[in-house]
Amino acid sequence: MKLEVATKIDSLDTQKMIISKIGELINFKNLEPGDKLPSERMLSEKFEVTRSNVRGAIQKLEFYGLLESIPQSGTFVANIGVIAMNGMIEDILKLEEPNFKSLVETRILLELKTVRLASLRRTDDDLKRIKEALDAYTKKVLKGEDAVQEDLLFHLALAKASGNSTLNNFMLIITPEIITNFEKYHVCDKSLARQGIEEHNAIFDAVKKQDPKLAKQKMKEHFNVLYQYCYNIKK
Amino acid sequence: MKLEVATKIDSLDTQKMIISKIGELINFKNLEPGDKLPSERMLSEKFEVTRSNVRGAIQKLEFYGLLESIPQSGTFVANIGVIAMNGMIEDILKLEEPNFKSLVETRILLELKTVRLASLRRTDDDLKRIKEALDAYTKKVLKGEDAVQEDLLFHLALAKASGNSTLNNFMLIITPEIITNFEKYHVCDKSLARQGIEEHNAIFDAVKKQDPKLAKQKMKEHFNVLYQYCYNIKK
DNA sequence: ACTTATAAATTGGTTAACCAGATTAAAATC
DNA sequence: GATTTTAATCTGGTTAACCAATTTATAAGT
Repeated sequence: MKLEVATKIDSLDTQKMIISKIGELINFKNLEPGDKLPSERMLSEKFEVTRSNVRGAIQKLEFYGLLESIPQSGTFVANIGVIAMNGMIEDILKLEEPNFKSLVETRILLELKTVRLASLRRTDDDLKRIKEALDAYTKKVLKGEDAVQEDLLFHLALAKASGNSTLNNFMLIITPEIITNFEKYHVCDKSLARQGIEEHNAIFDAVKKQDPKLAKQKMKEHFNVLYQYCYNIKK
Repeated sequence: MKLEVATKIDSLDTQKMIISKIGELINFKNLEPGDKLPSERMLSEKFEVTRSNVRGAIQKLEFYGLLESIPQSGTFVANIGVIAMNGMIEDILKLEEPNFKSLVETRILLELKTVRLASLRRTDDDLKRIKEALDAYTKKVLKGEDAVQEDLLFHLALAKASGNSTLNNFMLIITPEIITNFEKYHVCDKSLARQGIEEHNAIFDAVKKQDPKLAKQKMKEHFNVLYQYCYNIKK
């Protein structure tokens, strides 16, 4: 178990090293937007690493929109200048792992916005899906069972109804970590879940009525407990 | 050029198909959190695709926190139940590409929060970095040159100072797309840039004074033009 | 000299064989 | 019969050879 982690970290370190060197290369060779990077084979030789490692690093930079690989042609510098490239690579290398506090903090921010947008933009289809998620949650809680998953699915249904794909994507990214941390720290106990039903219903009604202000208000109240909790944990 | 795109889409479609089938498998076999998925080799045979494709699909589900691969051991279902798993896989498959409007909308939301947090949590080191970014921006604008990159780096410096790694990560994800779209739609012309100097200065002063309310207010004013623009574009 | 046709080299992507560690099954030992 | 040893198998990860499309270089044709 120890070794796996060690090798994974090793692999991450070499990836960071490669990303850093690619950054230097773009500087040194003064590669402008649209210019072609040296081939993966050359880079692997130059950096004395395997081509797989180079590909991994390029993929990461592709994810952050800094490079674009085109099959049988090459890897190209994205249409952002050298300065932004440098700054962003530096930031990416320094990026810390998300901790629970940052996750909850961000979730609350995202949800207050998504619920507002959802109440403005929801279609009848959206409303139907939200209702289904709400019913599933209510049913589970009334049976006295754990309903963390149904809880989050209700919130994801709202995110989808917001009509903002970026916000929706971000909600999807943080949700699993939220769930596991909730279960780890036992954030949601049964008594809170009963209260949750009423709060979810209030949110649903506001979205149904298409009242953004009320929806945001109800979401805020819903997060009240969580908010307190979030600002009391150490890390 | 046409073919590349076509093959990329094909590859994405098969990946979606695999993700969908993995979801069905988890349902059908009733795999609980922590259970082991069939091996990559078996899955590739069962789904009649290459192991690479299976690995790609698993990597995506790993990114969204639904699976975890452990070397020489297997791929395991994350510690979120079957219900959340189903809902999230469905959402991931339906996720649309981010459009400019959703990007700007999300950016404004994130920045109003990060600047508030930055003014509360910034260290002296953070302040120094923000100042450097501000100076670089000012210098470029006064020379009459394009300063979109320096502009965004100033904002990224604020995101870093927010002390919230999740928010910081999200800002990094959307920044390149923002830059390219800005240049595509010519959002920032020279006259706005001059005004931008004052606005950036006001934001910096508020962060320096550690005044979260003022910082948020100044950021809001800074986004005023962009805000109008964002809500006028079609898509 | 210029365009077209052809061939060689280069590219990112794919794949089948291989690797080291982990797991399981079988065998040996007491 | 229970415990330890050993061997065989299975795992995700890695790699070197291969692929098809592209790009560049060369040759041919006019």
